[in-house]
Amino acid sequence: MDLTTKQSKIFNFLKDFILEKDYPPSIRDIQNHCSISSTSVVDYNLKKLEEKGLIRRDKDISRGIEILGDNNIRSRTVRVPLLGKIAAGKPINIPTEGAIDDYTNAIELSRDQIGTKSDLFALQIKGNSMIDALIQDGDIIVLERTNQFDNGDMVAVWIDSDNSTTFKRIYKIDNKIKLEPMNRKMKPFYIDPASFQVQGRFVTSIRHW
Amino acid sequence: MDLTTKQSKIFNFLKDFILEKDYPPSIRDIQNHCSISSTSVVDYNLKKLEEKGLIRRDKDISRGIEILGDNNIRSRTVRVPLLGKIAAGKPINIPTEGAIDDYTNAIELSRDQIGTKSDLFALQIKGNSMIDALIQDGDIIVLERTNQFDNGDMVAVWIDSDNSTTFKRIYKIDNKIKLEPMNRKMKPFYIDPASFQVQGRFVTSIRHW
DNA sequence: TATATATTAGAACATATGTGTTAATAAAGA
DNA sequence: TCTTTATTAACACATATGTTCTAATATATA
Repeated sequence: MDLTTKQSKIFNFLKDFILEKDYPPSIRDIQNHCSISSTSVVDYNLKKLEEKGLIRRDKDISRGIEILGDNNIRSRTVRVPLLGKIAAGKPINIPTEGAIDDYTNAIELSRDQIGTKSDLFALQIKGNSMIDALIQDGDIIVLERTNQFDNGDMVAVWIDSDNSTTFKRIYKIDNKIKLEPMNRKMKPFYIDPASFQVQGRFVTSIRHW
Repeated sequence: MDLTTKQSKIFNFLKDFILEKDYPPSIRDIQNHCSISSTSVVDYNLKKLEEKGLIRRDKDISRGIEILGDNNIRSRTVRVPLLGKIAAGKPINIPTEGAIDDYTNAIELSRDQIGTKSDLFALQIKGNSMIDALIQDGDIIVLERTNQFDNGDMVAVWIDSDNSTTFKRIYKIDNKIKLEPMNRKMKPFYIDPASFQVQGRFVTSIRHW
């Protein structure tokens, strides 16, 4: 369900126009700025964009165009609490959701980068212990608070026996759990499925300039 | 400079309407929902709201009302044109600044991530040829358009003899320029300072979820 | 009170704007 | 190739919508 050149041109213009003016363009605005020959062509392509779920139109209402979904102009960024630094081996302390107040450090991410995920938190990496995951000193990783995981996910895991949380790549193999450090110098190890708890799953990483 | 009952009623309705519909109300929308007797009364009070600096109106434009003030949401993000994909060896085609229109694909980044830098563009990486720079397939790199560089910077360089642009790590050594691929399997090479041009400098990379 | 100013009311007008119709052209399949 | 579907083009039409004008009424001010 791809967009044609014309459609993405229109869609981008919609976003830009709304961003600048704070109200949507008329069909003739679109026509002129996107160099389209006829209003009916604009109408035609707007219908396509609506079919594809990118916009919503209100019939007979001038400028009655709304951009849907994550592209929503009015929620372009999400504040993600930056819970601290983590270093190799050092345990991570992940506060429960309620314990994060509005005054903790936070980074602000574009919705472009996190999709529809919610309940995120971030950690800054100290050292190069995750170099094999292409994460280096100073990078920030963003995690989604969840206890679900798929094989190969990078997750923050609470390990009962250690009484702490670390950041590992996780695999379920038969009825054992394999935890693999993201540094080939360190060996993977196996734990019992009953003795751990996933606290968060890797979403994205951010390299600082 | 207080608001009359009617004016604050209108102003609140404006905010509610826009929040719900994502486009501003028409004068008759305001008239009906605020139980106002005439469109001219709405117009009159909108003029007052404009005088008081709460809204901005665009003459002759339907629903051309913008609420002023804490719209700094807008400055929290920056749209960066996504100029295409680049693969190992393949030359990059970087349009001149003016040639990038507002409707090309774009990603949206938080100002947090790019600081005060301006004139940015982005490229999506195809393949793992930059693995040594911790950049993998699918990652997006953001470049700042400039022809300055410091030793060790990752830059997009135009090379006269190749008649193309590639992405390399750059060093000025004595009076030669060393260009180093970000993949240890490929060898660095040296060129004459007069035969190249830096087109952009690496700012940050974005890993897709 | 008298006068000026602010606000409301109703209506008409001009135009900004969404929609529909028909035909031409381009693109995709068979 | 022929046939079907998708897209473009130009135009006309209906109406959604901002604007303006005049008069009436309310509110403030001297």
